[in-house]
Amino acid sequence: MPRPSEPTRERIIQAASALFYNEGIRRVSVDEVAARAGLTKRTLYYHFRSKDDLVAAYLAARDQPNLALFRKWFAEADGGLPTKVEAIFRNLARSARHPKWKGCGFLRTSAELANMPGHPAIKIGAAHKKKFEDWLRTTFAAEGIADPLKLARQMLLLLDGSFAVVLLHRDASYMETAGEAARTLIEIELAGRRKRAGR
Amino acid sequence: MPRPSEPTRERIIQAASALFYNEGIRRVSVDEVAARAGLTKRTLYYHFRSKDDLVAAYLAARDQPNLALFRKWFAEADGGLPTKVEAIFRNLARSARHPKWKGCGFLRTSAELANMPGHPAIKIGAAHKKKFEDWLRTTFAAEGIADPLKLARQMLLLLDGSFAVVLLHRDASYMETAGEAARTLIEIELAGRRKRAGR
DNA sequence: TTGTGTATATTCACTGGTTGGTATACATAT
DNA sequence: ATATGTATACCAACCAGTGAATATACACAA
Repeated sequence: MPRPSEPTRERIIQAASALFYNEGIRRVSVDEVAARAGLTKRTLYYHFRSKDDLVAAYLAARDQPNLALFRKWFAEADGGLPTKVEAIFRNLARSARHPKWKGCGFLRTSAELANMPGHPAIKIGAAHKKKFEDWLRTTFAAEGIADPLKLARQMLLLLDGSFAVVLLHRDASYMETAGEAARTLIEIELAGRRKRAGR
Repeated sequence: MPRPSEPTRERIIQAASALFYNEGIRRVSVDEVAARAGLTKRTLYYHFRSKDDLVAAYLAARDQPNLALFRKWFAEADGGLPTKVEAIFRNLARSARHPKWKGCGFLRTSAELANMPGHPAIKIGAAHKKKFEDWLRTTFAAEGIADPLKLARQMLLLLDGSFAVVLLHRDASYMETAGEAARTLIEIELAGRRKRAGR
């Protein structure tokens, strides 16, 4: 049975994702991941050098799909910029109401591994959030926002804040409150743009 | 040596605080806590029924001091409401620049124990954040803000968002961005109040 | 003052189970 | 025959929690 290889690696990551996200990194043993993937620990260690590598791979696999989802929610929403950003929070609220939802895997991992600042998984999480911020900044800049970086970071703060608060209180309505705050902040900036354009 | 008792319990909590906050909950063993407190694990288990209880006690001990600090920063700041709230974020940024800073203990614990929704430590964390929200809501209400709860929650979202983002990126400047956003949102609400008062 | 009982506080030694990681051998495809 | 992939069995360390014994302080009685 030596053939699978690439699919095997993928299967391991899928098993790791489900377990790490649902139970936490340190709570889940390598044996458990291997068992869920339907193979032995030794095989897993053939495909990944260490548990740390596996954790990093788990987050790396979530990077693009996650960003794509945000872009999709943004693109599909009708209306102006504030409405399109607010749509992200609204869709997120819907996700967060699912019982299996347990916050943002990137943030939870960085919280759990906060004592290992250089951990590869934390780097991947930081890069992920930076990509999201960059996407927002570019989008805002295209709309003529005066300080697109500031606004993008404010959105990021509201987004990650809602991840944290909703996880703690198990009350997804905070996500809609965050969306409303995001809308308000964007409208302020848009008003500033209009004012400058009118001179 | 049977006398200490209360001081002993306190010493255990202090040892647990340092270890749990710096290394994480599941990373730290009960033996380590006991060793740091200068006693045997068995003695620790005389004062606390389980590790879960100890974790809860660790957070409970941080509840009041933490809130008191926020109130102090708010009270000591000169200026109007927006400035006083912004002062909280400014002071937090200063704390976050210390190398030993590792985010909000309440949020990190809730992230690490997200797979145990009923865990006593999570309840304490939720209560802590609720107290903070209540304090802000009361403060805003006394200033005549029209929707003090909404504004308080927006502040909470920015605060916890900055905890999460700063922990991930190790860049405390996000905290000042959050303070600026907080100021903006408060000023909007104050403008609304003035408008209504002018009728 | 001295002896004694008792609740409180603490220690030593232990258990049953888990953990990340590995040495070695074996199977398959080319 | 060689590189790739998988399995069995194992290790040394660690971990939450416990059983049994013991030490101390203090209340009370003689």
